[in-house]
Amino acid sequence: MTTIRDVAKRAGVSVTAASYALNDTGTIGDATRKRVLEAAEELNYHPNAFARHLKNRQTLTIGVFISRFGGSFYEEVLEGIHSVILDTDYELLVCPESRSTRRMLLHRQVDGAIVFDSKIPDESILKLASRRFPIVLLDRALQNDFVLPLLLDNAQGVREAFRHLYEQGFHKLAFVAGAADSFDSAERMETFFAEAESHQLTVDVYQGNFTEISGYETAKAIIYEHTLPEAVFCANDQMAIGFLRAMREHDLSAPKDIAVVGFDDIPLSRYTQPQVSTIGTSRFEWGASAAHQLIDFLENETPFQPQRIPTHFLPRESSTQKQVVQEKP
Amino acid sequence: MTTIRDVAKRAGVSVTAASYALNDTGTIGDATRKRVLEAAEELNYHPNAFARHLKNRQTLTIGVFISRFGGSFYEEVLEGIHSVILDTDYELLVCPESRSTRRMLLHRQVDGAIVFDSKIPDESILKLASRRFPIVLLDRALQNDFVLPLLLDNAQGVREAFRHLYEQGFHKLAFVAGAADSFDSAERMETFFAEAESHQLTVDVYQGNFTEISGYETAKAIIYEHTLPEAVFCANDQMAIGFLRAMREHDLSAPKDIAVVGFDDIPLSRYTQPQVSTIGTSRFEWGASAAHQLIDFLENETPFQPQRIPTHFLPRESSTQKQVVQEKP
DNA sequence: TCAAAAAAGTGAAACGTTTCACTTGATAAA
DNA sequence: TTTATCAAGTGAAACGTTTCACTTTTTTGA
Repeated sequence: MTTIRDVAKRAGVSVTAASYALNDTGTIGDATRKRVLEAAEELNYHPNAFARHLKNRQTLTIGVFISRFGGSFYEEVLEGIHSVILDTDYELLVCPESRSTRRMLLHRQVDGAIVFDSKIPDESILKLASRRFPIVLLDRALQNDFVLPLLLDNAQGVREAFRHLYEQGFHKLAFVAGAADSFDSAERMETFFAEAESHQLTVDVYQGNFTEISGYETAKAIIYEHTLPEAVFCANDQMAIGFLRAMREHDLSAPKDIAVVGFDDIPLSRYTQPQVSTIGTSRFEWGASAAHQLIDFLENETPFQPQRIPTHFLPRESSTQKQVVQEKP
Repeated sequence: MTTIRDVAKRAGVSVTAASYALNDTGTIGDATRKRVLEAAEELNYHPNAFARHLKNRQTLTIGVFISRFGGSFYEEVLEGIHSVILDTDYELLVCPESRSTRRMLLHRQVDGAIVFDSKIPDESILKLASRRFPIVLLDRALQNDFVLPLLLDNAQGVREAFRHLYEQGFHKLAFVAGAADSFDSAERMETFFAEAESHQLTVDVYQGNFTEISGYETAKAIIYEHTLPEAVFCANDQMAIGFLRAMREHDLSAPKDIAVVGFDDIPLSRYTQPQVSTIGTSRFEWGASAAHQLIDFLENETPFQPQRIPTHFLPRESSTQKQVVQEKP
């Protein structure tokens, strides 16, 4: 490994001069600078990031902590984050969950974090966050000066979906919840309940866990009960898709026998048969927003602006009677 | 930030003793060790990763360099990598393409790399790789003692697909290539050509770029020509899906008018109408293999074992005449 | 022409670890 | 009792940067 010392020697200057030349800081003559840069080139020199970070107490890196890669859900969020980072001096690191995640966070290997992993406990977040280490949360409603929750406006989309179901006369309702520790699932359920209540309706609840199979199994369970609901709201699309699969196996069809609504608008949702009514949001914008606020905080100490990411209901075949709403795949 | 110095002071021992106690190295008495660990706990001490790495010249981290997050293609590969890393002491960092990628690579912030980003030039790879910095390549056939290509066995799948088409009597063939700089596209094309040649057939080639739209437009172009091919092989599924979309718009149906085959077996491919015949592979295993070999090299200097990831043809509706092969979605 | 100011460059400390070479005191062996 | 061995612990150097405080040289302005 060639160090700045080697470069300095080759250029015949002090280490300081070499550092100044390489970083374009300090005061250094043009001739010297050139000589240093040439030497660096010739020696194929690249500064040791660790030494630099150790000295600077800054990494110019932001970390994204997700629980796993799968689910095709994070993808667009990550792309949004990436798109913002590309225009800055920052680098982007994505770290999937594991004991090492905590280590990374704790060891301050990044200047700030975007967290999308509900397995990281609230206390950790609160303990870690500081002016020097701001954190943006995409998965829970926790907040202080250095912790910014950036959440979906679940209520908006759910209300639209409820109205859509209600106005078509679906009044016997069920709700399939997602993972028990999920903030989003809880909020979606709350809203759905509140709406139902204000229309003097009740809702049967089933506990799922966001997977396709849990939707499938919930549907089976419901079908084996004596009375079917008229409409079921699943806390995400994967469960809705599983639900529909089970219905198909029992020769039930949506929306004729049960209307089905999901959440997320994953790509698949418009390719199934029937297409899944769902609630969409711009995940790309979501990620971009998060990155934006984080960078702004880091660079200019711009205070965090809590904000909700808009969502909107997308009526499709699985919950729409009569004239079929056909979207081109 | 609390440092090891603070911990040592609080425990009333030297910095060395503290370090030994914390890392379980050196010789240190039980009583002292306990005192140090307590002090660390009380002060909420976490070692500074940069200082440590600087000293150790080791990061216990492997980096994955991809061009972008989108495409739902990397996802499973990443999961495979992750699954292996979880069982080791290593951490996983994923870094999307940008000027910073090069920086990261160059600055040795990781102990080894898995590269899936054809924008990184061959020379960079060769220049960087060394016993101390092994690199696994998922996107090109470059090799030496410290550079391991782990590629799909494109030939295998393509041959199966060719046979499937040939035996059904599709003898007028076309090939839609992917991005011009893609190794995989080139290899798929080569194999397809070789097969055709050995059966005294010729193939019309069209240049696509792996996107859905390029498949769509190629189809348009072909349809406007006077004679349609009997079968078209697209270098990936997205193009095949685009191709089918264009066919539908012209009231052509697969395989009746043109049989269509893709590559990759992306989730969507079995949800389209008709379902896309394609060539599948276990991307999860692919990632796992890469991680495995890299870790093995790092820990035990186990020499790299070049190997091809098996692929297999999956006949589906878009290329199968008569009895329809129906897979459950 | 001379003092003052600016430009160009230097040496050494510091960032927070780990670890080598060493000291101290106790225990065991002769 | 003396010496050798061992366990427990210490001080300081080293990792590769950046930057502060300083020196030397050149330029400027009167």
